[in-house]
Amino acid sequence: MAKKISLADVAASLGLSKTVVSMVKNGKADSYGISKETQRRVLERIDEMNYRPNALAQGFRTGKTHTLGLIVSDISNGFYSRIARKLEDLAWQNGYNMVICSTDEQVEKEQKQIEFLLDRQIDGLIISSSQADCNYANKLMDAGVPIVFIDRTFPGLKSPSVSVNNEEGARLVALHLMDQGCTDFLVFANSPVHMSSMDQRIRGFTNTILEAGFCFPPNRLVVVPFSQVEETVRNSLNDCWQSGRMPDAIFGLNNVITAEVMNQLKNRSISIPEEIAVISFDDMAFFNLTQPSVSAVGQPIKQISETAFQLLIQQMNKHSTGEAVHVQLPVTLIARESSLKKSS
Amino acid sequence: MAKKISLADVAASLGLSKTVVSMVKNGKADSYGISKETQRRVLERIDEMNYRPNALAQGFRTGKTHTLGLIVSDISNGFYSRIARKLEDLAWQNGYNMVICSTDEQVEKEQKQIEFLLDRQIDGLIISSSQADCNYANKLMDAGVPIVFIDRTFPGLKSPSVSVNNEEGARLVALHLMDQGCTDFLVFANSPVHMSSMDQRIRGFTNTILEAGFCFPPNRLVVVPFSQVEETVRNSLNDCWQSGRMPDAIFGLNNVITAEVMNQLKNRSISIPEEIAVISFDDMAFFNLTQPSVSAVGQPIKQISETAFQLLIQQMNKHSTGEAVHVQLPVTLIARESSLKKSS
DNA sequence: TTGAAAGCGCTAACAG
DNA sequence: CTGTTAGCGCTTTCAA
Repeated sequence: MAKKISLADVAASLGLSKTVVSMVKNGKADSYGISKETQRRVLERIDEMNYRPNALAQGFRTGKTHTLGLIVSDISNGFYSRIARKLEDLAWQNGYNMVICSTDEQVEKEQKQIEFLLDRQIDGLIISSSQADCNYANKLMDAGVPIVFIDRTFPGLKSPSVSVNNEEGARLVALHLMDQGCTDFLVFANSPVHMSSMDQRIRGFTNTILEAGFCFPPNRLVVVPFSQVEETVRNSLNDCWQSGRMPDAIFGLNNVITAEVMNQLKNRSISIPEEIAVISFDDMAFFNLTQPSVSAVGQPIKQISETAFQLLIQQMNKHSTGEAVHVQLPVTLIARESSLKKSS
Repeated sequence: MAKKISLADVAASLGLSKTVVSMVKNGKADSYGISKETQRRVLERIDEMNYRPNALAQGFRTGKTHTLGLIVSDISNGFYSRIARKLEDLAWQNGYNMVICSTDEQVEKEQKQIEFLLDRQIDGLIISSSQADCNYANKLMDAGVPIVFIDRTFPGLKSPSVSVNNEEGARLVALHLMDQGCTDFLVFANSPVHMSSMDQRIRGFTNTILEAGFCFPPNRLVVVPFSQVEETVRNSLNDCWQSGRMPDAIFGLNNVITAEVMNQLKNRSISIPEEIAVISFDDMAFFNLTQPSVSAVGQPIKQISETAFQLLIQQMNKHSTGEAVHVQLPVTLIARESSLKKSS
């Protein structure tokens, strides 16, 4: 590797001190009263020598790395990859890089990743956490780590969070399905169900149908382990089949699960929505391409990302973080073919 | 922020020198002959004080950051997000973090991102580059940056690369479509077409049909700008319609474009494959869920990622990089409903 | 078996 | 207007 040029090299080649070069480079020349002529010479030489500051040394010295961390359960999940993309754009526009980590919903892995990132002195962290409560989260907050929680939040959380109105979204789904004449519901949640997103979706849905006088026995809520989506959905449908009680509506609590449900119903030649209506939390572009197209609760990806980024920047700027803001964004029900039993 | 504990703090609290603590921490205690007793005390205290080394300082000192860079055109594209996920896993298993950047196929942005990453002293780089030739790439190689090119490669490239047999994949598509009785082909490539992936797919396809005696006028190759997929596809289909010459087969050269083609044909109520057969380069899970299901050339994501990672590690270990390896992995044609005109 | 000290490249008081 | 200097936290040579 061709020896890297350091600030000292530039300074030496000009017969100036590192200070001057540093100041010029960082745009502080004027405020320190460096002569225009010197500035010009320095800038010119920096260019000539193709000098690039060592960001590591800079970060080491200043404590700022201009790097942000993003932790999600799975970056290959379309929902998170779209959020990641939005955040990455915002970060880039603001001179930041983004380190992305996938947890597979494993609490331990998540903690290790957080520590790993903190060791690297990242300036801030955006996280979709799988933790069971806010203890660990609040420890981070107390330690002064700028952090924003997305997608999932916790009661008692001291850090800001951005999530959507899961309960309302699930309520809309319940109302919609009942409106379509459905009476026997099967819900697939992804584990761990202690996550606020899941918990709220489950509650919003069950409360609504219970209030309407329908029953919802425990075995109608299937918890799908992160890495066993296919098996779990298959077994569950088999169970229903064997017990002679297929549902007339299935609610998939995230896009991956719903896609798998569609896949398996298709394999079994079960007609959707006639025999079973299907609806998803999380909308995906391809839900519009399937046959039938898949109804879904859409989340405002752009807003989620922008809000989270803004909240993070705020925290990074002023150390004094007062009351934590908990933003809850609205969702929209997109009724497509998979849930429309009646031609309305 | 509670004051961070440094190595010096640990050393001081034990009345030992930083040297000893450092050695123990890094597992070099035995080879330096530190007594077992001291080792125990140090380890214990490190734990007690909850000491975490500052990775920035470490990296600054050693030149190793244990961070890798990944540059792709768009992390929210399922193809790249799956590769990213695989690479991230491999990185994590080996004690590395991964910084991900999206270029939107913009050469300038790509170069800036590379420089940004190099400034940060990343240990290695995996890149799906949009460059027109290998000049810039080889400069990096000459500068000693461990780097592996994926997805796209260049003639004359000095760095290792991992790509797939695009030409063969496209040839299979051509043969398949002709076998289905198609005679009038429309190809959507994404720009810039100088990219090896696009170039090879185009060549593989056109050569095969030309050899078979079909013609392929220039206007049957539509170049789709990265950020104008929808408009371009729409306009192109409109043109065909108006000129009274709709194709009987469409080949989408990546998954995003093909999805959009499916979407628009569906909107126009054109029957697939009867009126127009559709096939894609890049397979996606949801291609199996659409109606009709979408035929595609599948790429071995896992192998691509693993090979690239391995090649990168190799480079990072031994500075002497001899001949560059150019791995070309096989692809498979997955014929689904969208391209099967004959019931075979 | 352990310690002292130099130095990675940079920034920021402080001095002139 | 510009230079000197100290030091961020860590590793590593050399010395004891």
